[in-house]
Amino acid sequence: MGYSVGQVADLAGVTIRTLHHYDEVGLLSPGGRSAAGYRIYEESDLERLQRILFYRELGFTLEEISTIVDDPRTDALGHLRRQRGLLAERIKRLGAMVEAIDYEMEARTMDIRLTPEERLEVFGEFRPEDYAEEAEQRWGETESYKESRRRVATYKKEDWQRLKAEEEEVRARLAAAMEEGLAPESEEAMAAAEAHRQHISRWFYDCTYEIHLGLTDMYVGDERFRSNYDATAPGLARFIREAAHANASQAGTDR
Amino acid sequence: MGYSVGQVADLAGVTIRTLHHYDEVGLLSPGGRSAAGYRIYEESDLERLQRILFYRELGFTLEEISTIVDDPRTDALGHLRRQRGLLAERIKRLGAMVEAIDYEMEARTMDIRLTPEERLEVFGEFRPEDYAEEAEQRWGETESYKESRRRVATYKKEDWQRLKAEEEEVRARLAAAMEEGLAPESEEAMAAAEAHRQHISRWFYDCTYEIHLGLTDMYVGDERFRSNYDATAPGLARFIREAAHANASQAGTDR
DNA sequence: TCTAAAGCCTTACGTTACGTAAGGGTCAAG
DNA sequence: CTTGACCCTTACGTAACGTAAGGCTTTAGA
Repeated sequence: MGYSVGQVADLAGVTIRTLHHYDEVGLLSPGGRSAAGYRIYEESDLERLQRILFYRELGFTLEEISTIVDDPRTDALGHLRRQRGLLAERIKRLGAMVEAIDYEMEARTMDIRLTPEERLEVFGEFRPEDYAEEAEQRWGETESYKESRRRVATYKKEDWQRLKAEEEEVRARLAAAMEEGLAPESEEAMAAAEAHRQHISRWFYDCTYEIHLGLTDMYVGDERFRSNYDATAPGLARFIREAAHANASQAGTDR
Repeated sequence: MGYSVGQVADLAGVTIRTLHHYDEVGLLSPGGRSAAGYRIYEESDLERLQRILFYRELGFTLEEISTIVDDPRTDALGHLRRQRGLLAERIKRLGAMVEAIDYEMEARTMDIRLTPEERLEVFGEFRPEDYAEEAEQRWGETESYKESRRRVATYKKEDWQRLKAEEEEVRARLAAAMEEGLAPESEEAMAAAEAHRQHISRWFYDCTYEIHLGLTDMYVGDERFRSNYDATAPGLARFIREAAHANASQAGTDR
């Protein structure tokens, strides 16, 4: 036999009031009532509820949801497919936001001031395409990030100074290697690139080799980052990038 | 000169009314007013707005947001770190939902009926840990999925029958290989595993090698899937899994 | 068998985060 | 100097529940 409101509420993680509301507006009416008027939900009701909650989580209004779940052209499999597609879009958007944050963190390290236009860009239009490929590489590290976040949880102003000092040190080390005429593939350059990667990991987030590649690619691709590095020494942005690539592929091969 | 409401609204992708509202409740009051009483937003206001929108997107109430953004203990970098952490959690949750969908799609192919409890589980408690590692592998394919979805957009009941027939064929092929005493690493077994992977890709979503590994791992790990396969031939679940692994590592090495 | 806690009912007003006019100034361009 | 685009405040409307209030029902235990 069926489920009571309270049971359904517990199962689905919603309040009783919510179920009452869905009944009121006709979005989800229980299959039957007991003699005393208690709502009795059947399996099919729960199936419907699951769909409702799914679409709700994705930000649809109840009105939209009712047209979606009542659409006779969409069967169970169709719903699953649609839901999967919507989730993919949503994840993509959040990935773009992570991107934007990483970007700003980096900009901050180097005293590059972002204009409000740039900072608000991610909210403006929905252009999921833009960040797609690059973002994809980075979502992988959301897991390990949490741990690294705990490590760097509590530093303030003086730490900020040390951060800056360390960044300049790393940068100087790379510049020195370049000005000595060393190749990006040289031991010194790769070691400096590795120091750079660890610098990011220590102060910001767990910077994997893959992320490091994306980051240094940006140093070259983004005008402002490039000019900032090239101000220290012309060609430095590209040098860092290549050293990072060499370092990553070495790390990739010798395990 | 600063920005007018309309300009800010356009930049941030919100309505003017929203900005008025934020002004009303004291969440975001523009830095100044013109002689005629027009709101004039400064850069710092836009920075604040960006934070507000960020936390809003993540589901905080305006009240919560005002305590978050006004917290004097949190500086700019602190916000970035926090935002990144929140995004990571959110992505993890969506990943769990994708997991649940894939799981149900698979169950459906094999006529395994899920109980409502199982189907609602993902909404019940927030246990992001559970799905974490496995989900992580799968998010990667959100990109390619969209394309594959277009391909398989419009099939119905008779297709469903063909799907079932094809699934049984693939399964029979694997069972045959196993009963002939062939190793999972044999050409035949790997070819059958590859056929299985392509079957999933054709009917459901773009099944990469990595996803295929996760899927076949589940065939062994999940009681109901395992017993379903083992009903065809004892040990088949494990055989499929190993053939899939062999197939994936071969595909990985010969490019 | 009685009772108290736990669960359910309906009715109804409150709340959040805006949407949607209405009525009326402001400003740059033609 | 007027017209269209933009801004103001005031105020009621709405969606999706939250939060009682007042009153039956059911069930575990004395």
